[in-house]
Amino acid sequence: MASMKKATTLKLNYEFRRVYSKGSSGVSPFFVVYARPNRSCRNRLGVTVSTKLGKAVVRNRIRRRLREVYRLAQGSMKQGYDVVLVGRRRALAAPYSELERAFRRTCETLELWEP
RNA sequence: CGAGUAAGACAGACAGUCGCGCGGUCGGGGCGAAAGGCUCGGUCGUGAGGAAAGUCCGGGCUCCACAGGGCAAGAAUAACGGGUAACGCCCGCCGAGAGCGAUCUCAGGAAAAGUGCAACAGAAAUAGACUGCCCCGCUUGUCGGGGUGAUGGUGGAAAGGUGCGGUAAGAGCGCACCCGACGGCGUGGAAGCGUCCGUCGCUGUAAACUCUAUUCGGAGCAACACCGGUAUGGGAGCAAACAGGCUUGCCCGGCCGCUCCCGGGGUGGCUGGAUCGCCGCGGCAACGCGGCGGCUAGAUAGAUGACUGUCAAAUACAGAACCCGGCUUACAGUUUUGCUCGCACC
RNA sequence: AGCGGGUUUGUGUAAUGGUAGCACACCGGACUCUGACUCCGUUUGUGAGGGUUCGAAUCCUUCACCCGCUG
Repeated sequence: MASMKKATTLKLNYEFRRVYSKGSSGVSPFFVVYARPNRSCRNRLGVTVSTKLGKAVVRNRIRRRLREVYRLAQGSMKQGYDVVLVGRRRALAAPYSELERAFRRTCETLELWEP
């Protein structure tokens, strides 16, 4: 199981911008997934939660749930990708199992899921 | 028991599995002469609030200016006394208002320094005279001169109020009671209060200008200090690695996205402080003094999450970003104490 | 994080503390065989709460929302 330390996260604006413009995307009611191959052998995650979704507490909660979904699913994903999760409002109140199922289905359409 | 009022407390807990920030410690890897720091993992400790929010006030801290303070301008505040580092905050008290009451609310100085404004209505808006009432004059009538503010209606406000006397009619013109202002006396630390005495009867508005008193230099941790000395750094737009440019003309090989703008990066500052808890003393209180004990976040794209179980239920408002003291606003539910009113019983 | 500005019918915009106005739009009517144009008329209102004042869009205050600036 890979860790969630700093080296495995996207930070800078140009990294996000590159994933948005060059990567492939998949949509679910709770979030949007962008993915793009990078040159390393491990995955990197970036999470975007816009100010439009709510105040600080709401944004923090959406971001933490999305990271938890990614963390638990990471072991069964293909490696070597930059992944960006964009939160949507319904990720706040949805049951956690729904989020997990939606993430798995979206990754399968993007061919990120390790068979 | 019900209704109310004031002051507080808590802000899900526990267990298990996985996971995150910071600090300590142990071990592995590799750099280095060493000191040291980098990376990976284990383990232990610790990890958001009563409002962390809004950014409405006041400070600390840092830099700039002045280094002697003052004036002007501008801004803020406003009964009185106290508390505080300071405040526009808090406490006490006075006055006014609301409530049966406990209690609550109030930008609550000066309108007799001056200026301004008061629409419409109304005769009249801070001063004159529509209808009335009364007197006088004669040309006797839709007349002229004078007195009056008691009457009518208007207005938020009409020249202290009520009654009696008085008068041609009237009027604080006089008297009694009441209301208010100022001065004296008494009382209180002061604002103030008073069945006392004297003088007087003055529209409202200063959250209109203004006057009086007091306070205020400016910017803000993205402040500031240190390290280091251009790494093809950061931002925006465009393009998409198959193209194009540079390296001597060509090939091989090597290097590089293009244009514009900016000047960057790291570390410290960073959390031990007008600190918190308990006890004692002083004070009506806010608060102060002393003793003992504790150290309870410090991130830098930004750490608290997920699942399961139990507790009746628990997703209330809401997330630290240099730090404090207040104010304001949001808030499910649980709970403590004092007091008031009503009903019943003893 | 620190600052600055704003909010008036559906839209754009006026208004000394004293009846909230104008243009376009909507709706209704007239004109027309019908529609457009044109003419006439009606409705729709000061972001929310509290205060000062006789009286508040305006003055004061507490909030909400929107826009902009620095980085």
